[in-house]
This record gives sequence, structure tokens and C-alpha cells, in this order.
Amino acid sequence: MVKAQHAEEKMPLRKGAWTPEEDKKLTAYIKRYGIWNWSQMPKPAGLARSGKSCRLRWMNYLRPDIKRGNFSKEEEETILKCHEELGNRWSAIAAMLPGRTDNEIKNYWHTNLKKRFRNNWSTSSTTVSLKVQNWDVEANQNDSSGINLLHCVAASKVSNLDGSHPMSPQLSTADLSSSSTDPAAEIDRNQTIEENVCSSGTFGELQSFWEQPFSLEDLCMVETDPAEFTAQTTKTCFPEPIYPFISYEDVHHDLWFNLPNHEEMHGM
DNA sequence: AAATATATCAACCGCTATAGC
DNA sequence: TGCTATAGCGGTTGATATATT
Repeated sequence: MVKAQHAEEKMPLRKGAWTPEEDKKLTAYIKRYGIWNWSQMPKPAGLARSGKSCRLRWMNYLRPDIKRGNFSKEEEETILKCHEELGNRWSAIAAMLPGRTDNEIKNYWHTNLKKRFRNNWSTSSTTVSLKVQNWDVEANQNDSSGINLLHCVAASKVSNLDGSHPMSPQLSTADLSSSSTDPAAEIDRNQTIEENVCSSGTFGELQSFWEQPFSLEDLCMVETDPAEFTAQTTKTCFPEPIYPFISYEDVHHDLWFNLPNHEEMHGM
């Protein structure tokens, strides 16, 4: 982790429900600059929110790969079985359910499955095979102790050591720190954010999107005191290799796995 | 139709782990 | 080695929606 030069600066932070405008700003900002430091992002993004709040909003709601709607039977089964094995480790359970967030699963557990789990957990032995992201996971529920993981085979060349959701569009801060470009400094110098939130469906379109300047003025209804922002006019894009890390638009996870890793990017 | 109870879920809070200084 | 900043996790809360009386 990189120690920030300046922590979240003292300004009244908004709490409570997010407005569509706030969502738009956060989405637009992340599209343009990626996720580089949650604590420092809100200000240049034009948001009077804590970094923590922004992270939560993105992770639980705005991320493009979020699956909404009712849980399927299979998903329910997976939750029940994983909970038996993992307990309340919601993020670990969420990793088994692509598109579902830990918060969503936690809520679903408390509101739907808890009672059923108490009453209906069968004692039969079953084996389930799951395709989790690019991992093949086979789990067995034995008679007495819930499920055991039998196989967890990475089909991807990029492993995810901490078990977090591979879609998380995050670059380790260590990687960022080694980059010659400090997004914070860059943004301070060139506070240009362009509203261009509308979906860009293809990767090609997305690339062209990144090459466009990003101007805060173009964001509608900026609520922040303009004095807080020294918006300047120079239009600058981050040089490579920042781009790959913000390419979340294509919700197909393979995109991430195809991204060059740090070593590759820096010719190591 | 209104009042009340219950369910749902987004968001907050506090804590821990990690990493830079 | 201790302090600090940050990310992430899980528990909890509170606003809103829905069901019931």
C-alpha cells in the first residue's frame, strides 16, 4: 500500500443514499482514471463522499459486472453450502458467485436463507462442480461436516492469491507507486474530467473513450463548491500503462486476465 | 383508506491486515 | 519498530417498500 501524501481532506462529507448524479460522477471518473486510491479519488471526481463510501458504492452497486435480480436455485445452493463450510465469510462466498456482492449475499442470507438453513440442511452427500470465474471448483458435501473443497483448479494464467473477486479492477498500490505517473498529481495539475458516461460497448469504443479528455465542467450538476476545485484547462490523458487498469468496461472477465501484469508491463 | 408490522437492502461503522515511511 | 494511511471485511443500522390488520 502506498502512503498517501494527503489523506482525505477535511470537508463536509455527504452521507446516506447516493444520488444518480453522484453515481454518474463516480462511474465516469473510474472509467476515465481507474481505481488508484479510494481515499483521494472523491475530490477530483467531484464527490463530497469518503473514499470508503465511494468504494462501497462501486463494489456493491456501480461495478459493471454486478448481477441484479433474484438469486437462482443454484446460487442459493451455493450460498448454503459455502456458508456451511466457510461460515460468515461473505466475501469468500461472494467469490463463488460471480456478479454477486458480499453485501448482497449477506443480506440474502439474513432475510431468506438463515431460517431455511437451520431447518432444511440435508445430510445427503453431493458433489457440485462450479465454474467460478476462470477457476474450476469442485466441492463435496459429506454427511457430517458440510462441504469440502476437492479441487480448485486455476484455468487462468493469472491467479488471484487472496481469493478476492478477479473482476475487482484494482491495481496493487505497489504497482502504482512504481509508476512514474501519480494520478493524484496529474489530476491536480490537469483537472479535466469529461462526462462521457454513456456506455461504450466495444473495446474499441472504450479505447477511444479513454483517449478523450475528461472535463469536470461537463459533468452536469456539480454540487461541490467550485472553489474546492481548481479546475484547469489543460487536457491530459494518463500515459500508458495506466490505461489497462481502467478497462473494466468489458464485463467479460477474460479481459482482465488478458491484461499484462506488472512485470510484463514494465519489461521485467 | 389508514395505521401498524414486517421485510428488504443500501450504506455506515468499527475493526483488522497490510504496507509505506 | 512503531506510526500512519489505506483497503477490505463483517456486523449493524436505518430508510423505504410491502404486507397485514
